[in-house]
Amino acid sequence: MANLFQIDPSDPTPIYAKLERAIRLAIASGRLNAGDQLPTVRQLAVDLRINANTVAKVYAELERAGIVATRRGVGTFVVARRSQAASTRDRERELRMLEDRFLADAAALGYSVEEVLHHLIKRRG
Amino acid sequence: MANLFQIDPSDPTPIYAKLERAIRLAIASGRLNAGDQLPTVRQLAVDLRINANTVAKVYAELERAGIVATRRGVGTFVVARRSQAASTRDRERELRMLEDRFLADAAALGYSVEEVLHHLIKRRG
DNA sequence: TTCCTTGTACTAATGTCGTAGTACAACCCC
DNA sequence: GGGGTTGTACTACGACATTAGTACAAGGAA
Repeated sequence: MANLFQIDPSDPTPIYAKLERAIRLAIASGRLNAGDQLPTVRQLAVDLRINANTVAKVYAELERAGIVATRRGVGTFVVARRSQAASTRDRERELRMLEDRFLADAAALGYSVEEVLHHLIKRRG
Repeated sequence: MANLFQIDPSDPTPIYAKLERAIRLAIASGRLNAGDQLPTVRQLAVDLRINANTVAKVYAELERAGIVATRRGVGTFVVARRSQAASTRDRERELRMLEDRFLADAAALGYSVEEVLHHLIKRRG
């Protein structure tokens, strides 16, 4: 279960941010599905060698965002993807902006669009 | 000149880490070459709206790493070749981090990884 | 020599992060 | 009801990041 999420200790990003991102990606990539239970706060803290409060902070934030649902005494579960409140056009526009920035940043690293796509596809498989 | 480096305020990574990365990658990508002068500590601080000490910290670290050479009263100059500033592995890792952030942000909009890939492919042909 | 520019050094303050430890409420099972 | 598990809340602390402000040393130009 600990292999679901990894955080790179050499990455200077704050731990809570890395963990939140890892959990979001696990869900978006299908490794975690609606109804799946996340590791307990205490277990994940042990697995990742971090403090339980740090895990709890992330779980709380993900619950606030509607990504998970938590129940005391039971655990924390991935919720079904709800239909988004924002309209499809808004979301599509936002996605496009994200794409633009991503592709620009990758270009600044010297990667062409084709290289980026190839890298993403390879990574997903 | 300020367009040489950008740091994304929404990225939770510490500022000094983001700036160091940006400078290293600017060199690795060829946007900065050996002999080029970096912006002054004060100028870059103004451009990026951060404190000059934070810039100075990065410049000091880059000098310790042998990437730049600094002279008081004169300025800070690139001395490294592209491969010294950032290896291919560094660039790949950076791309992966960009991907992580991009995919997590898209997930926050409700898009799965598959959906994002399809959107990108369709968009770019 | 003087003046300006540049990097460096330093102090103090504030906020953020991560932690350890503890306790309690909610839940489940016997 | 009792025991175990789970998430939440809280305090206190140290480390770190960032800042503002200041001063000085080194360098260059006039």
